[in-house]
Amino acid sequence: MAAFDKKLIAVLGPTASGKTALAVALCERLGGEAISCDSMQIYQGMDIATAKPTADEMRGIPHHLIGVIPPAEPFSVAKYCALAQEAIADVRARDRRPVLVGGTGQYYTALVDQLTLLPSEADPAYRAYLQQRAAAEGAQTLLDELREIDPEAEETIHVNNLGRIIRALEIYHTTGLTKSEQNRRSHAAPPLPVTALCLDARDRAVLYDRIDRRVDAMLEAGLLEEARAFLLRPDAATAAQAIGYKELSPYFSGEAPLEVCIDRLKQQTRRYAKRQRTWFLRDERMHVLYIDDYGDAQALADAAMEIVAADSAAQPEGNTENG
RNA sequence: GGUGCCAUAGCCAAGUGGUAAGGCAGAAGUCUGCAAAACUUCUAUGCCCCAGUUCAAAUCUGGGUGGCACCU
Repeated sequence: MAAFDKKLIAVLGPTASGKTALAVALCERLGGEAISCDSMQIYQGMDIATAKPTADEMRGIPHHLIGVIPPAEPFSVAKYCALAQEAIADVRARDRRPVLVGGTGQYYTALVDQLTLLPSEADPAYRAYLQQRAAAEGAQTLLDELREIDPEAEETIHVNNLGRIIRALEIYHTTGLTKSEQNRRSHAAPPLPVTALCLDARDRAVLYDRIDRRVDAMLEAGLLEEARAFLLRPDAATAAQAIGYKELSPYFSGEAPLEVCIDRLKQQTRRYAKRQRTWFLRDERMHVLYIDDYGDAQALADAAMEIVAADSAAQPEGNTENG
């Protein structure tokens, strides 16, 4: 029962839906600590663009996995899962409740479903070789080769998605296992017990309006300066994909007026939010909380608490915890 | 007031007699090591309006409306 009280809670949802505030509220009420599930907040710096929670917003609640990786370092799901598992265990060891917060669906799913990921790192040389062949012979040739070794995977990958084709071939090349076989084996461990909350808006305009206002706030907070500095560094691999810098680049180079870049930034953020919804909402374990159903943060947190309590009550002790 | 040019989706835009390209935006999705990424699918019964010519009109003719340019 004591272990069960430490059941993982996850606060998920599209960007600007209010995840940080809700997670902090839950931590305050339940004696929890926040563990970020965000592929960009994990990097050092980039504070404004990735909307990292400020000290003010954290209200004294410890937050893990924010700003812990240098932007120059290539990062991946597997690395995230390792860090997150460690953080969860650490929080529990101190008798606190782990509250996962973030919007990176791939990281969330891999962590919670406890996917057994491959031990091997990416093989840059082999990737470069395939990349070069794709350029010379066309992606279709590679896809045809994939069909020979893994027809199952070939069916699910589109020719235009070269990255996936290469990864599937790489898996076979480095492990001798097909991607399909590897995927089957990845479900060896049972999913982590979790109370998953997904924030969303019934009226999409509500969410999009919050996104617009957040971008405006970022600009006021000094996004331009942060972006200008970030764009000067050529070494950021994964981090360079963050929304917030590349959209401003045409402004710095004089190719487009600032207003155009800002509109573009807002637009890209809206599209990102849409993809996040698609990812989270298809998960049947998700409890959806519509932010436009509640008058204030207090009411929203109350509703979330009810779900957490109900989820605990519905679950008999002893059949869930993994540690 | 006159003359000329133009009018195709929310935006840009191709199409000069044979049954509406493409891009952007939007929507719906995919996702097992770059995921704030990458990728897929869908999206004009109709081309400013009216009349006419024709088997057939976004395409040709006349008129109207609106915009732009130049002239007075």
